[in-house]
Amino acid sequence: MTVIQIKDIAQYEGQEVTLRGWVYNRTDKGRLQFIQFRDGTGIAQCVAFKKEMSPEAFEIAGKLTQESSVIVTGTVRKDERAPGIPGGYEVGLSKLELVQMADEYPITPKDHGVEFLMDNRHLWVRSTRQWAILRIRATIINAMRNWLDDNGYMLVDTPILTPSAGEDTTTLFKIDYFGEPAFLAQTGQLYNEANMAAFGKVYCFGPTFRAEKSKTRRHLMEFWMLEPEMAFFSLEDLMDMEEQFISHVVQTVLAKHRAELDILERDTSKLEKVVAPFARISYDEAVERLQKLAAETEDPEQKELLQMEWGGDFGSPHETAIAEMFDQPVFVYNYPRRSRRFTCNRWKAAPKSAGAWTCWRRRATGRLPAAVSAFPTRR
RNA sequence: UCCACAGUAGCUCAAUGGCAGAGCAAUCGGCUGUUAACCGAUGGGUUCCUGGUUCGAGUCCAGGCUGUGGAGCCA
Repeated sequence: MTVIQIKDIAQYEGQEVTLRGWVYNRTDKGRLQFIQFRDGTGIAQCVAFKKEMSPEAFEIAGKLTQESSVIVTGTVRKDERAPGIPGGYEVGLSKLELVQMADEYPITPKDHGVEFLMDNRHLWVRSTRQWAILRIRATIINAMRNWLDDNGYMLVDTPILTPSAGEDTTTLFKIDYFGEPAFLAQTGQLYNEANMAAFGKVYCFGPTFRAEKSKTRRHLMEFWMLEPEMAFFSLEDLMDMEEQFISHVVQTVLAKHRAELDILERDTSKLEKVVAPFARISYDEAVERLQKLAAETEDPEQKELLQMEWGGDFGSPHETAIAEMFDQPVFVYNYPRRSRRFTCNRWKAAPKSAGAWTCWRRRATGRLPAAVSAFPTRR
């Protein structure tokens, strides 16, 4: 008895194998049962035919509910009709051992609302879409760390319990530290500015917290943030580094996760264009482009949203509009100093610049998405 | 914090102010190639909460709660 993983099913054509997993869906055809079976690595169709099994095992096969756990044994055969991930192969069952019959599993292979799904998050992670998202998330984290480790950056973890704010712009989560106030970290920046002077190029990657009841797709109270800090880096060095880094992450995901991106129905042609160098425009040019766009826009509501004076900061509609002007991510650099409230080094090549930059890309409607926990905190 | 929309069966949603409904899920029956199978049957309700208008409220009004989308703040 060879226990295999579904992702490797093609290697076992003609062989008898054992699969251990859960029933994803089942189609009852009387003397024939099609069981969509998942084991965490993929989904394979198992076919139970009455004449090829013991009467007891076939009776169980006909009663399996969604997400019941089962150990099955059968012969792998190639069949174009077989759905699954990877698909194209199915298992003709000879044995079936029930581990646990699932009772009243709430999530069906149909549409559900987000509220309901979040209430059942512990089960939602079993569905294909969440499966794909979390697998890609793991690769993104791996690729980010690999690139930094391979390019001379050293990981230094920074504290999660901190005595004060790192950036004074956002609200901190206050906690009781043996009678003294302490806060959940909102950034590792201050610690790694110190570590940077010891090691040259460092980064931290961990959970950060913002006690804001904000309500946009760019805000979360708890998220994982990667923060590199580098000594003697110019603004151009920063943009060079960031575009190399992002390109590596995106291209790694494309190379490893075609099946998952397919499940997510993602247009990969957009991701394929995420290759350094990215577009770069100055703050001045961004403002000019927005003013031109606002002048040409017919829709009065959109026209109002796109209004932009030099010296102001960009709002969500501005970010989206600029990002949509380019096929690739775009840097906006040389912000006016007065538009940035947090600490930025003055950039000598542009006296009025704060040396700040942001990188925006299409689709995510704004800044690059941060990594999120598998069980995101909601307000 | 502001604006808009929503809350009805386990889920997704219907229902001119006039008998509370469908599909899926569950249970039972049928079928050897299903792809969210199909066909037949059965069970399933504090219509978010409180109050009001009305002969009569899921539906109209007031307040509240919860959620979704957008804005602001911000990363």
